[in-house]
Amino acid sequence: MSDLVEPSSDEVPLSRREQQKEEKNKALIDAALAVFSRVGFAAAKMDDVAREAGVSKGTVYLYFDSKEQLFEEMVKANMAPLMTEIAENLARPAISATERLKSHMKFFYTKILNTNRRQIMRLIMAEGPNFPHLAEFYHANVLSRGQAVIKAIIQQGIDDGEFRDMQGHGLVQNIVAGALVAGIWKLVFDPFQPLDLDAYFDTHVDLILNGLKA
Amino acid sequence: MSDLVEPSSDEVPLSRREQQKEEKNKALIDAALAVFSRVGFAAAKMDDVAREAGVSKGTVYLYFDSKEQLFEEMVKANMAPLMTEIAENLARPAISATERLKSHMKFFYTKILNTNRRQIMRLIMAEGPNFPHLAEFYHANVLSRGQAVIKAIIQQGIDDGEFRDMQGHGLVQNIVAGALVAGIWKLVFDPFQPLDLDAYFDTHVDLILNGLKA
DNA sequence: ATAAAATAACTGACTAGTCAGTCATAATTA
DNA sequence: TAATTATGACTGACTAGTCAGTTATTTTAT
Repeated sequence: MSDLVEPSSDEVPLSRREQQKEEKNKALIDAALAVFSRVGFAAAKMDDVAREAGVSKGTVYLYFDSKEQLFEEMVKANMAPLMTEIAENLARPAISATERLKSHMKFFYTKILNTNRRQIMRLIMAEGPNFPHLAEFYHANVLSRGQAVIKAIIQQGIDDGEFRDMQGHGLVQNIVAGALVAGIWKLVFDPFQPLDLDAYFDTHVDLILNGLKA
Repeated sequence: MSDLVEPSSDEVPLSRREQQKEEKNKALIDAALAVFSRVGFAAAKMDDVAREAGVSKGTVYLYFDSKEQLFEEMVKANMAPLMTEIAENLARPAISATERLKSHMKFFYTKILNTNRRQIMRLIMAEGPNFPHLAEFYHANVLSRGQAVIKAIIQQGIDDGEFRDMQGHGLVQNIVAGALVAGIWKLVFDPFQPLDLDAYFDTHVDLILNGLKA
């Protein structure tokens, strides 16, 4: 729940040790993402995370207190960079709401669905109920920010007469839903019925923009 | 992958033993749903399933070969009754495509999202990658059937001039997406931002129908 | 510079506990 | 009584987390 804003590292030149420490931390986070994504939280072995990071198991516990903490930190570390980008999307040059919505959706597809962050998305859904902390963090820092952006865009669209005045409950979730489902589909059902993300994106945008149109 | 069609039980009067056996089987399936839903596959204990079914652990193994088999049978048992209902929705009286789509979506909300089957939906997403069998089964028996129904409805709508001619890749997934997201939201984020399913449903229908409208 | 001392990072064998699956025994039913 | 069904103590494989000892880096003293 803590350090989303780094101490804005004023370039204190890192000693070799500090450097290695940072690298190892990163390696562990990456390994954790890989292992947790592969098998889920409960089935993931700390030994595997260690091996994948090129480190012994004991070392993992020098960096993280427990398996749970490692999991949470992994999610946070992967989501943090995203959040500043979302914030930037709120303050945007004056293009039409339609274009803004398209571009924001594109952002979603390229920055989440097409990266291994979609694994995190899946993990949140899978493990969320067992990690209320994490679900809350994700909601507060990713979802509600994303919602704010989209709400602002919709309001602009309504004001400009581009969109009809929809204020339905859960409108934002409905707008984004197609993207979430694409992410899940890729991870679970793609082997049985492959999904072309680019074409899917076009359908999604088409359907939603038409649904909103005044 | 087996018995979706029950031996169409032609009312052979069951002996007491057979009756108890069926009851216990049901109890075990129910208990399994409860336990797996609560903690996921890996963290679920067979002992807990047994206790919840009012039975000892050994007994579970008289009914199911392994934890994995129990999991798969649980999913199948819960989904089977649904599939006949979906089939019925394919052969429907001649009402407008709009009404048919609405009613099919309502079906989805009432028969899945509002019941504890949504837990199964979540489990499939969570455990799917570790159970390719199951993901395939679910895709073949639930998803592709559901898709067929919706595709038929859309085609009717296009033919009748109610819907515009959209043939986009992943159109069906986009149409249903809002519902899936509602289910997940309820399970994961409801404590932080509650979702009113009825109001949400209205938004969903409104947005999609408008998006499809000719 | 160089060596010695201090500190920090790392290792992997070990502990303490967990849990899927088994099986000898007991209870029920026919 | 015989056959079937149920029990729960037991086993053995497995793993999160620990910690005494090792290795690498940095600091201090010469």
